Amino acid sequence: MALKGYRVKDLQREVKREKILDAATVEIAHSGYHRTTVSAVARRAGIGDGTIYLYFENKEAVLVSIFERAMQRIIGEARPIVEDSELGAPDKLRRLIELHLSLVGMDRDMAVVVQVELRHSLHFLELFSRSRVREYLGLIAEVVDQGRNEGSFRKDADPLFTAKALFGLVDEMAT
Amino acid sequence: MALKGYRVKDLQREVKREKILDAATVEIAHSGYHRTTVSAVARRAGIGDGTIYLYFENKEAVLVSIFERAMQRIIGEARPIVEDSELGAPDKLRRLIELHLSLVGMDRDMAVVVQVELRHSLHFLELFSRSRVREYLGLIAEVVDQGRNEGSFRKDADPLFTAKALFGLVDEMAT
DNA sequence: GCTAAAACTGAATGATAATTCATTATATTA
DNA sequence: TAATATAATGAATTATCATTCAGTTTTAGC
Repeated sequence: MALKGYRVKDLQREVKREKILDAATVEIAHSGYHRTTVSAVARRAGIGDGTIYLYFENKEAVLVSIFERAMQRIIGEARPIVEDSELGAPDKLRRLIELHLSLVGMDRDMAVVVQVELRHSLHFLELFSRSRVREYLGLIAEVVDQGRNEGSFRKDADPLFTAKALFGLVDEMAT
Repeated sequence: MALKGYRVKDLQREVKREKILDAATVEIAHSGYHRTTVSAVARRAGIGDGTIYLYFENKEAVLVSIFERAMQRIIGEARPIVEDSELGAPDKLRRLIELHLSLVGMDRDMAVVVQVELRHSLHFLELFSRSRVREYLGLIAEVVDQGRNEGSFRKDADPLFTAKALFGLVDEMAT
C-alpha cells in the first residue's frame, strides 16, 4: 500500500486541504479576509463548517497557508532559474519576471489575496517578511548581485532594494 | 445670521463631522477598517459612541465619506490645472503628479486608508470606480489626450489606461 | 456483515462589536 | 428665568461570526 512513501489516506487528506485553500482563496479574493466567513469557505469547498478545523488551527491559519503555498510555488520555480550557471543576470531577471507574471496571470485570485491581504496587515507583513517573502526577494537580489559583478548592472544600487522596487512594480502592472 | 448661505449651527455640525472623519482616518490607517471599532473612533474624536450615528448612517458610511472627502480635495485642485489653457500637456502632468504627491505626503493616514481599503474590497472598488476615482482618472486622461493631439505624447496608448498606470505607479512609489 | 476507529457535521456557544434609545446635558427662545 | 427644542451620551440590545463538540456517517479491518 505504500507508494513513494505516501498512503492513500494522506493523499486524500492533502486533496481536501487544497480544496479548502482554493475555496478560501476565491472567497477572500472576492470579499477580503474579514468579510469572508468560515461558513462561506466551507460551503464553497462543499464541506461542513467544522471540517475546516480538522485541517487548520483557525481562520487565520488558512490565510497564512494561502501565502505559504503561493510562495512555495513561486520559489520552487524561481530557484532553478537563479541557480542555472549557463544564464547571465539579465536573462535570469527576464525569466523571473516572466515566471512571476505567468503565475499571477494563472491564478488571479491567489495574486489578489497575496497582494491585498499581505499589505493589509502589519501583523502578517512582519510574519512573512521574516520568512518566505524575504526568501523570494533574496533570490532576486542574488541575480541583481550577479549582474553587478558581471558588469551588466550598475554598481550603485542595493540589490535587495532593487528587487523590492522591481517586483513591486511588476505586481502593480499586472493588476 | 446668514453668512454666505451658511448658518453657524451648520458650520459647527460640519466641524464635528470633520473631526469624526479625521479620527476615523487615523484609526483605520493604523488598524484597518475591520479592526477599528466605532468606540475607538468616538474616543479619539472625543465624543460618545452614539454621536457618530447622528452624523453617519453607519460605520461603512464613515469609510465611504473618507474616500469622498479625499477625492473631493484632489479633484478640486486638479481641475484648475487641467483646465488651464496656458499650459501644455507635459507641464500639466508634471503639476498633477506634484499635487498628488504633495497631498499624499501631507496626510499619510488618508493616503493609507484610501490605498489599502479601496483595494481591499471589490464592493467599494465598484462603488467608487463608478464615480470619483473615475472622475479623477478622467481628468488625467484628458491631459494625456491633449498631449497626443499636441504631438508631445505618443499616439499609441489609450489615455485612460495610461492615466491608470501612471498614477498607480506614483502611488506605489510614494509608499 | 460487523465493529471499532476515523472523519465529518452543523447547531449551540461565546465573544466581540455595531447599533439603538431612554436619559441627560446644552442651547434657544419667549 | 422658565420652557422648549436640539444634541449628545453610553449602557443595553442585537447581530455577526469564529470556534466547539455531541452526535452521525464513512471507512477499514476482520
